[in-house]
Amino acid sequence: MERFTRQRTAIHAAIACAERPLSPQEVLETARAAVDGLGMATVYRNLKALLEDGSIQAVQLPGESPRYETAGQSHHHHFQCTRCTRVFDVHACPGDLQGLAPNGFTVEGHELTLYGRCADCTPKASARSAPR
Amino acid sequence: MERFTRQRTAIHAAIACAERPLSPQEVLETARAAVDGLGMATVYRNLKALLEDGSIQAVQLPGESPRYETAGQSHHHHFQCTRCTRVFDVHACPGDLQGLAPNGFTVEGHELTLYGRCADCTPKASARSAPR
DNA sequence: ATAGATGCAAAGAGTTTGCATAGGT
DNA sequence: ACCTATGCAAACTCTTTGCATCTAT
Repeated sequence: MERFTRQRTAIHAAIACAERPLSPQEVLETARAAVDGLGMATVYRNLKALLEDGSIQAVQLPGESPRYETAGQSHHHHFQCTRCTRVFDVHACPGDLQGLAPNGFTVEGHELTLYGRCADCTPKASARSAPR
Repeated sequence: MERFTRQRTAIHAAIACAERPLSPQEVLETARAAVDGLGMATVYRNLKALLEDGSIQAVQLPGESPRYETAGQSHHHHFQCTRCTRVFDVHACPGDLQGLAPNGFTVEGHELTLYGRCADCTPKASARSAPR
């Protein structure tokens, strides 16, 4: 990660500009708009480099392949809408969960995913076409 | 899912007897103790059948391939050891998390994964050979 | 000019599927 | 005997790696 290439710039920009975590495939599609002929291998190599670099971070949801978002955000969780499947950031946190672990176990961290209806997909919300 | 075969019995027993969720590979290894020559394809086919049957359920941890445990257990969460990577059940639960979601969002469920050291891998624990 | 970065294609890892055969019922 | 389930191997999907070429510095 020593040179600035059009590919690297486009890949980083794709993630930085998205308002939600993107899959490698989505990154490829978005970045290809800026760099024609961009290859998937380059996307993966840069995702890895940007991760190590600390510029982006992986969002791992249960049963989902990883998505990527810009790093530097404070500790947060995610909410996945059961209707539109979009993922949103949740900045609240239940806090220390050591008390939940079995005796003898040491809790160092946690991942929390909330499921339900986002504001757009909540039934009583004002009618609005379903986003994907 | 209409016949009782040695393979199906062994696969179901492996999951039922384990006190933690097992990966397909672990299921294969365990069930092979009972059925020599058991193939991975059979494990996958039976996992799928048992899932549809409702006998077992998938445990999806962030960034991990699925593991399986017997179904019908009450709501619970999981703990993954950062050293031995094994997964354990956590029967405690932080409870209602509606308060964490953004305004206008409706929480219907949640997934929680704790990370840390299991009893075997906690440093201060009485010396014990490291399990894998 | 030099060495890191890219693109393509091949290689891996994990899971699924096709097909002939074994084995429950 | 019939027909589902199995085992093997090939197919698939997603991700990583080898290698010749390109390009930022």
